[in-house]
Amino acid sequence: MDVSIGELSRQTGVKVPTIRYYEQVGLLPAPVRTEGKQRRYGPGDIMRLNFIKHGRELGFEVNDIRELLALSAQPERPCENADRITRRHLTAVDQRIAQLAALQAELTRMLGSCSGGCVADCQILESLSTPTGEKVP
Amino acid sequence: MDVSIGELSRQTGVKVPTIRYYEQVGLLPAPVRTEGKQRRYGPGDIMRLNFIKHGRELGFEVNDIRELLALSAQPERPCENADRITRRHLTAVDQRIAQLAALQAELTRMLGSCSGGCVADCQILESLSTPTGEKVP
DNA sequence: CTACAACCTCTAGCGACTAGAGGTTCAAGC
DNA sequence: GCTTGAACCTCTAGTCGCTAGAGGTTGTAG
Repeated sequence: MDVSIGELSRQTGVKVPTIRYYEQVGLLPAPVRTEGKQRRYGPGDIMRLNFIKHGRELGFEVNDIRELLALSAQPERPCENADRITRRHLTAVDQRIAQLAALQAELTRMLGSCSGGCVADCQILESLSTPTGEKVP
Repeated sequence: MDVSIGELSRQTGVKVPTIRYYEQVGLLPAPVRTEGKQRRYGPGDIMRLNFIKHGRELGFEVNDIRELLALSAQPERPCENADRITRRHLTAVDQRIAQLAALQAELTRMLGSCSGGCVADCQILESLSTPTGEKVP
């Protein structure tokens, strides 16, 4: 029934030190221990860790995931908060994509304008010397 | 001719602590100092810092910028290395955009499928419980 | 000559892990 | 029952690119 941290790692694809880190920051509850102080996890922990993992894959911050976990523990309450968190995250993703697309365009332009000569004529290094872009946060 | 660190900050838009940080990590050379040990910068430093700033705006890592700076100091050499660094960076940007677009799609789908009921029925939290996505590095 | 903004160095913190040292425990084979 | 060694434990420190703060010194305007 109970599994070791290594087995939990295998079943979820989350690395052992990362699992311990999640416990440390309060995403995972402190599990029961053997007499020799080794961690033993049950099915609930596996589900919770899968939830966390998927949240991270979707780019949610640990704080968001903490909140989403708290929400899903209260099935009777309305889910508007989950919606709000997700919407906020999506907005951040949209903005990041727009920013990166701008970078992509400028980098492509720079590469296209470099004729492959010597450094003195290089348009790439020339471009870098003349600041015009936008901030990458 | 020589300016203080605050003036350099104003002229380039790079914050004072960031300028000191760039000196510490070797992007900027240690400048001359007044008798009272305050930094004084010349025109060359302003150009160099502009180069660094624009590189960062384009998302280059500090190590890449260090290399690009070294290259631009050797005008006689061919610029293939600058080309290579830029191409590699562009590839990373492309990949990041693709990843974020996938996240964008899934987040949008999740938001669309949430009917706004209570947590027990919430498709957002449901989606999070069933891992399928890809890793965000 | 005084006031005070701007400068100085040094240390620590952010987020989300990752790496390593140095020591202990579990489980399988004999 | 005993040995081996993989897996576990805690703790500290490092990653990246800054940013914030403490506590002290210098430059310059009035």
